[in-house]
Amino acid sequence: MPKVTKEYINRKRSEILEAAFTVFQQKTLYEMTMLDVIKQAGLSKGGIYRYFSDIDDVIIELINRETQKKDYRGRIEKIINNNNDETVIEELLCFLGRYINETVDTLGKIQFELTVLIANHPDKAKKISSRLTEQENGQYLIESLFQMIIEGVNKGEFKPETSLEDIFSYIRVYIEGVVKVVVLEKCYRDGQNSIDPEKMMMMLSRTIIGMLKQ
Amino acid sequence: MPKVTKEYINRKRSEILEAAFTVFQQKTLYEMTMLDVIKQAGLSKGGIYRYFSDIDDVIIELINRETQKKDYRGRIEKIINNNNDETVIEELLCFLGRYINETVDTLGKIQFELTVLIANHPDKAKKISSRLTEQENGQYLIESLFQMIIEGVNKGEFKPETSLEDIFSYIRVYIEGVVKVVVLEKCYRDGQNSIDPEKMMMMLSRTIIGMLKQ
Amino acid sequence: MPKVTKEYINRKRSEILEAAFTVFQQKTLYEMTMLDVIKQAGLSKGGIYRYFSDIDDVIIELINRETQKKDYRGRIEKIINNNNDETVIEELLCFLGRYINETVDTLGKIQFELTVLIANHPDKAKKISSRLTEQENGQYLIESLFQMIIEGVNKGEFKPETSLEDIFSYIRVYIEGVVKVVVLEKCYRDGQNSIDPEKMMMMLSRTIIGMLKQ
Amino acid sequence: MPKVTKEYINRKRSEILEAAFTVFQQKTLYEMTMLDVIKQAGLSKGGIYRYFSDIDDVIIELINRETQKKDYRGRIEKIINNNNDETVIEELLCFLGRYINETVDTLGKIQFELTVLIANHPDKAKKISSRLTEQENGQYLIESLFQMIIEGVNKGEFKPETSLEDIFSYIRVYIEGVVKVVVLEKCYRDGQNSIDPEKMMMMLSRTIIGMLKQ
DNA sequence: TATGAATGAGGATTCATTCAT
DNA sequence: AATGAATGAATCCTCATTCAT
Repeated sequence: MPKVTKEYINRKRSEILEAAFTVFQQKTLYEMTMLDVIKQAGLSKGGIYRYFSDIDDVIIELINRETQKKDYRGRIEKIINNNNDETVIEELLCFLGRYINETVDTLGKIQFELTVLIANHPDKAKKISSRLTEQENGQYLIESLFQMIIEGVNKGEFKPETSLEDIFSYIRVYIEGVVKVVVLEKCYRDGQNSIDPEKMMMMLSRTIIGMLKQ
Repeated sequence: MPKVTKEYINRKRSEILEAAFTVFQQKTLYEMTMLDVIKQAGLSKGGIYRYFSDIDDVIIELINRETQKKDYRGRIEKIINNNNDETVIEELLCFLGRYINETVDTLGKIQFELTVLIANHPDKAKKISSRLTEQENGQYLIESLFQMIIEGVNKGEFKPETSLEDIFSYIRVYIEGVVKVVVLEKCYRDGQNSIDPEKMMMMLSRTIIGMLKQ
Repeated sequence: MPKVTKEYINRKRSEILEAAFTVFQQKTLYEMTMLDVIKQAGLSKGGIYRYFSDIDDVIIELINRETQKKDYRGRIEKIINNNNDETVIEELLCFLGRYINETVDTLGKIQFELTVLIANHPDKAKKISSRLTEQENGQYLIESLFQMIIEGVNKGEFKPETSLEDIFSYIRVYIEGVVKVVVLEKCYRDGQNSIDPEKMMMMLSRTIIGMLKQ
Repeated sequence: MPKVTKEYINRKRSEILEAAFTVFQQKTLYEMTMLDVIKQAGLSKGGIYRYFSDIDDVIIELINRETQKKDYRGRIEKIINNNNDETVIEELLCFLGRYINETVDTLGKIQFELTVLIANHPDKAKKISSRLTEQENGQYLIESLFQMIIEGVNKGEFKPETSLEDIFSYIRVYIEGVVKVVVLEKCYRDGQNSIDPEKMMMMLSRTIIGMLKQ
């Protein structure tokens, strides 16, 4: 029988991830080194390798943990259920704005830097993506939103002139832009908040409804 | 080799930048090392230091060169002069779409990674920014666009209900999003072109005109 | 290797210093490089940095070690206690002669080259000086000698016509000369011993006593 | 026929040596690099090699030039001729004191650093020594002094109890000490003149006469 | 299991010297 | 004769990772 319980291992992994998170607040994902984590965690140099095979492993788990931490799925579903097709778009995007605002330091920064990391290491990309356990709430929200719109169209409530595909692209692109700008402003520059994600999302909401309602 | 013409030096620098560019196509700006460039350029280890003092120097010149290569300023001005306030927005954004499409591989990737580089190294940021000679065409176009809109408002042709500040933020955010998504798709993934920047810009154009014209 | 005893570390450091010493016998203090020591010690390139942060660190410890190795302080004090004012000068200087003779290869060479190193690098000078733990025996002896002379004068046993300051300068200068000449002969030339430091010190002794006794 | 006159070559060499001298005032002999001299002289990198084969060559010529510049030989001879055996020792050493004082910045520094240079590179030692054209005045003075003493002994004016060999060693050692201390104080430290070479030589003079006269 | 010593690859940079022009 | 570009050896240093204990 193993001397060390599953519990022990999990606790240890958790401690290491906590340390990794601290490092992440001072460095970018792709600048983080094993040594950084080791030092922060107060581990021995070789010790970490029993829990994580390399820095990517640490990063993946870090992302998974942070993603799981904030589970807004319930709230998203509540919004969807409590609104009709007309107001749900506004409510969802408004919620997304708040969500971005709240999680920019963690998920926003992660998403942004993960993009960079993946972008430059196609080999790592697969490895990483395949091991992300949870869909990020934002992604979930967007998927839901798209679903709502499709249903609205099917029900005849929306009669967009533009193709849905293009509208979806529009939404995606805009949201990517908001996240990028907010991350840059909040995480890297000196906190000069020139952009309010909630307001930005409200504006998007109006545009989209305009597109759908004609 | 003896006294050598200015031309020779320039050619050599140019060759090195060419090599650096090749490296840049396989790595990020912040992953590029002197050694990468040396190897790619087929130089001796010490040789490069006659032309560039360090990797930042290489990067700066690389950016400047790529920026200068594509000078669309004349065309931007032509668009501005040949259009009335109504059509200029559409024309400019349409042109921006084409511009993004044409320059993602270089300027897009550079802009994207430079953001990251600067974001994470405030010390380098100053050094680099201060030596960038040209304003990037996209920035120039956007500034011009904003100027046109302000003039349109002053002339009473546009009567936006939303504040100009918010509209500008909307535009900026959207464009950032387009660039980001296109860069990711074209530069890092396997060329699956799901998004057409020109079409995306056309959509933005319609939205903006809607906001301004009420 | 795992957790290792303090002893192991000390032994390792000691081995490295031993290697550094071997290098020192073939090079000057200021010509010694990390690589020299690494090669001589049979270490891997990165390995040495666990024990010494840079070459200065090595040099400092080397000096401290060599200085501590030869602790004649007890013998110096015995000489002082077992002699009257008259004979102590002769005994001390005679001992200094022997001391110089015995330690030229190490302390003499070190002292000589340290002088050069410090003289030319005021920045390093502070760093190094501040970490030298022991006063070199020779310095200690000289200080003691001066003290004896001062006491002899106070007790009225010595009545020098020349000022003490000048006599001390005379002694200092002469000893510097002896060290220099002996170091040059023993360490750098092919061992042609034309000068015997003991005899030279005996001569100094007679001169000094002459100056003091009038 | 050569396009370039002997004169031209000499002038050029002279200019280079002038530059080397400037460098020497800021660095030690053994720290001087070809590049230092090249930069100071405003030469092209390869150009210097037509005039000097390497840095040692430069150094040797620099020393020769500086040695020749100060030719006190005449004055030394005048002292010898104008004094009897008794006063000549005092006069010569007194003059040596002044000489050291005057030339410490150049010849003193050179002598000191040459010692170090030679000391550590026995291979260079021969090469250098064999090419020094002039005996340095100090050496000449000392040789003359020894000659005077020998003659004085032969004439029966001096009756030393100590062997001449030892007395000569004593003198040599003392003078080496004075030069060393003065160079260190004047050239490397902040000019705190605690030692006056003339006074130190006067003291030596008295000692020596004491040894010879009994 | 844990430790941390050891390894060695990788990157930056400087400088003496050669040699084509 | 002069130039200065090119070379490559030498040095310093950091880090991920392995593995003996």
